[in-house]
Amino acid sequence: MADDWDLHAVVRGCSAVSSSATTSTTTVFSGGVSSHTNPTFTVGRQSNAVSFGEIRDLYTPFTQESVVSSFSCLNYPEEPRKTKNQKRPLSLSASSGSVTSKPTGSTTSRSKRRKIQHKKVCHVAAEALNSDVWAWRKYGQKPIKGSPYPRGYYRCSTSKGCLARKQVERNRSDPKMFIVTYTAEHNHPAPTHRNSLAGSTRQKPSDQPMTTKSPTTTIATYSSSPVTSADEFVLPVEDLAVGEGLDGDEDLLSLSDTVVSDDFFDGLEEFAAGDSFSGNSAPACFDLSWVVNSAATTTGGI
DNA sequence: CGAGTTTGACCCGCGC
DNA sequence: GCGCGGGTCAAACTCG
Repeated sequence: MADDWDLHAVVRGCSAVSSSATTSTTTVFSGGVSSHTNPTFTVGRQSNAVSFGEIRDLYTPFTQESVVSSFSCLNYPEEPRKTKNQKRPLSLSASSGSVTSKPTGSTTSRSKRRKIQHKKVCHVAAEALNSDVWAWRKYGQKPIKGSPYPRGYYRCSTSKGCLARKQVERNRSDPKMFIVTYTAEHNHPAPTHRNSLAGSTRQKPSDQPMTTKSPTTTIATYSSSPVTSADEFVLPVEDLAVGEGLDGDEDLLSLSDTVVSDDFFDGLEEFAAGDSFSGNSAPACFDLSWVVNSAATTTGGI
């Protein structure tokens, strides 16, 4: 690999992200702006709860056009993926449609995948990438033509049948920013605790032979993420500056920057509707607890 | 031993 | 029809 910075850690981050995380999101749904906007749930309110505002900030972007700054996510139309051939059974060529099911369990097939995918593209700051309640498992990485940075491919490992996928690519024009593309949605609730699959990501020694880390800049690692090969997520110190001092509340901030399921949003909306932010009656439905818990789990390991 | 990462190969959509 | 480029798979490897 030409590049060294590794994406996976980026994806699965764990902590952090300060509210200052710069993220830009623009949501477009099938050529239109998604209507999934919840005015109530916008920035503005200074949450009472500790770092709640930050939490909100983190999630808000996904609720679409939130105000929060510049988090831009684009949704592309999608259709159910067709199943075509699944794995290249090395044996039978892709000729006939004799396909069997993919081992991965996903009904998705590679065919047409490119065309019909529902994607959500988000530009997030490196710091923002650190938060994610979902567990992502990297299944590939490829150098992208025209980009000095490789693109990492991740799929949700929380649930085996989950089709959620994520692609992380560093913004070529702004290395500090990452382009995260989400595909499909989680078909399961966000983990209250990171399951074994999620939290067992090992950490590789920084001198891992395979990955060559950025040679030039001083790099620091998001060691706060035991969950993933955090050390792979090397960032220039400057980037980390933001995360400095996060140790204290990183647990609380460990939120997901990934696509949040509708259920989740529903919960949020209810939550917001109840003016919960300003109040203190956090409805049980909105499992903020899992957010926190997962965060703790994430950062604290299993 | 289980789970995640790495990495090369394979497959397919798309543009020419 | 061909080639390119992107997305996915799975074997091999690493780590706890």
